[in-house]
Parts: sequence; C-alpha cells; structure tokens
Amino acid sequence: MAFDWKHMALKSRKGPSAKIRSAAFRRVRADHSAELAEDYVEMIADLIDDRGEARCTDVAMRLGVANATVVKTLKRLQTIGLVTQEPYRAIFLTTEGWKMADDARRRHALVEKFLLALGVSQETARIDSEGIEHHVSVETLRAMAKFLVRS
Amino acid sequence: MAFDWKHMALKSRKGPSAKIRSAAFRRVRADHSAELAEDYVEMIADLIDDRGEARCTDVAMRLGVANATVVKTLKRLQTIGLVTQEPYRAIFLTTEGWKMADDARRRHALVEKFLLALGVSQETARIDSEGIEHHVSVETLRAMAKFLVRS
DNA sequence: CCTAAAGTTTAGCATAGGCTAACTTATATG
DNA sequence: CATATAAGTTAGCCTATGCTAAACTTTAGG
Repeated sequence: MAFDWKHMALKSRKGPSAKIRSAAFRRVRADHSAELAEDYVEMIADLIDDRGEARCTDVAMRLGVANATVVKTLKRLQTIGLVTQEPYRAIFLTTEGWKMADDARRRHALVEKFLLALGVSQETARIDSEGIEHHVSVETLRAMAKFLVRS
Repeated sequence: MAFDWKHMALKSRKGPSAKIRSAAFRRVRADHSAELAEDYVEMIADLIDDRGEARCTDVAMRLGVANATVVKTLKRLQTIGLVTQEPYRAIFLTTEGWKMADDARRRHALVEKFLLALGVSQETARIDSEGIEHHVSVETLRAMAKFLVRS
C-alpha cells in the first residue's frame, strides 16, 4: 500500500510475458464464437440420428432458447456453410457440419467418460462436460484418454 | 442482473428430459456472463498483489483487448459492485470483488495443477485451465483435489 | 513550471445472441 | 377438403463485448 510507484520506472512495467499471456484469453474468446456453432451442430446431428430429422422447435427446446433465436442462429450457420435448410422445412448438415458434429460428439463423450472415471456423479458429468468440451485441447484430450485406459 | 441458473442447474436431480437437459446449456450461457467478470477481477487482484495497483492499460494488455473495451467493462463491474474506480485513477476491488477473485484464483490454480498431474505440458495446462476454470462445478473440483492427493 | 508522452475516457460503430409479438405456412383431423 | 393448430419466420428491441479515433488528464523531465 505504501509503496512509492511514482518513482518506479514505468517502462519496465510491461513484461514480455504480457503478450504471451493474453494469448490464452484470445483463445477463450475465439472458442466462444465456435462454441455455439458446435452446440447447434452436435444437437442437430443427434436429432437426425435419434428421430430422422431436426426441427427448429426441438433444437430450441433442448437448448432452452426461443424459436426465433434458433432461426437467427441457423442463418449464421448457413452462411458459414455448416447447415442447409429450405424455409419451413427440416434442418440438414453439410459435409463440413457433419465433420464438426462428429468431432464435437467424440470430444464430448470422452470428457464425460473422463469425469465419471474421476468419480463425479452422472448428473455433474453431464453438465460439466457440456461446459468443458469446448475448451479442451488435443493434448489434454489425449491425457484424458490415457487416464481412462489405465484406470 | 442475470438469473442464477448456475444454482438451478446444480440442484436438478431428475432424469435427462429435454427440459432438464436444456438446463446444462442455460448453465453454460449463465457462466459466460460471469466468466468475463471473473477474468477481470482475478487479473486485477493479481496486478494489485504483483505491483501494488491495477491500471487499465495493464488489464487491457494482459487480456489482449483494447483499452476502451476495458473501460467499458469496468463500468459494468462497477454497477454490479465488484470494483471501484475514480476517473483517471487505479482500479480497486470491493469486498465482493476480492471474494470472487480469491475464489477464481483457487479454482484456477487447482485446475491447472490437476492438468499438470494428468500429464499435460505446462503451456497447455496454462491455456486450458483458463478456459476450463469457469465451467467446473464444486463436485468436479473436489474430485480433482482428491486425484491430486492420491497421485 | 511547462510541455510532450503516456494513460484514460468518450463517442460512435459492428456483431452476436437473447427476447416477444405478429405474421405466414404446413399439416392433421373432423 | 377445410380449417384449426402447430411450426416456422420476420420485425424490432435489448445487452454484452469488441473495435478505432479523437478528446481529455496526469505525470515525467527538461
């Protein structure tokens, strides 16, 4: 508190680590834009597999958002080439979309299994894996897989 | 501000129906609003401990965002009672702010240590823990702590 | 003690994601 | 086969988070 900052050399305050450190936060922010897309695509894939087609309403209900929100987001997903849809019709995934969905599902399943193996409840594993799956690097995924094998 | 979906989600113990399932996504969305606040507060706490005071520029640099963005976000954090600041002066944490910061740091440190114990590199542990720390429930944190003890 | 550099704030813009209400289209049933 | 209801869409609003450029305040140093 009583430190005299006025007489410190201000130029030396910016360490070279600041730039490096900020990369982690940039990564998290970048993840966020991809996150929603992954959730949608993963859910659409599940719906198609489960019941033959994915409808707006089902996606809205499962995500817990309004119908109009889904419609708006699907437009964005269409422009970036992940889904296709005719007005008033069901939703389909592009090849790109299927690739992302399968990837997300694999990751999701692995994280959930890992949490269960760690000893948390089914309920918590389900909820936490939903939040965590988007932030796990390939290296960490591999470490989780290894843990599953030897446990 | 935002409704406390975090708590809601943690309390639900019923089967994975669509309605319940959507709680996980609500929880993730609720986390997102808190996430930024936690990152700011945690970083401000670190800056105060490291060098006696937290300035806009340092926060901006470490987070990798523009100065103006920090100023705007700090206004929000002020209105929700986490920080205080006089114009053109350093940033301070309220009691509430310190509580959140300490909590975030504890969680962050635990997740990072856990990842290291799992066998990932220092670099990956640092980056992944940044993304994961906000999505880990108390139950999972306890499981991670237990793992650290017996490993 | 004055001035230039460094730091902070304001203004104005963009995008993403959320909502409700009102409208349009598809479909299921009497 | 006509129409009520379910499903999808549009319009318009809000908040959060980012940005740049310009204006303003503090402070270091001559």
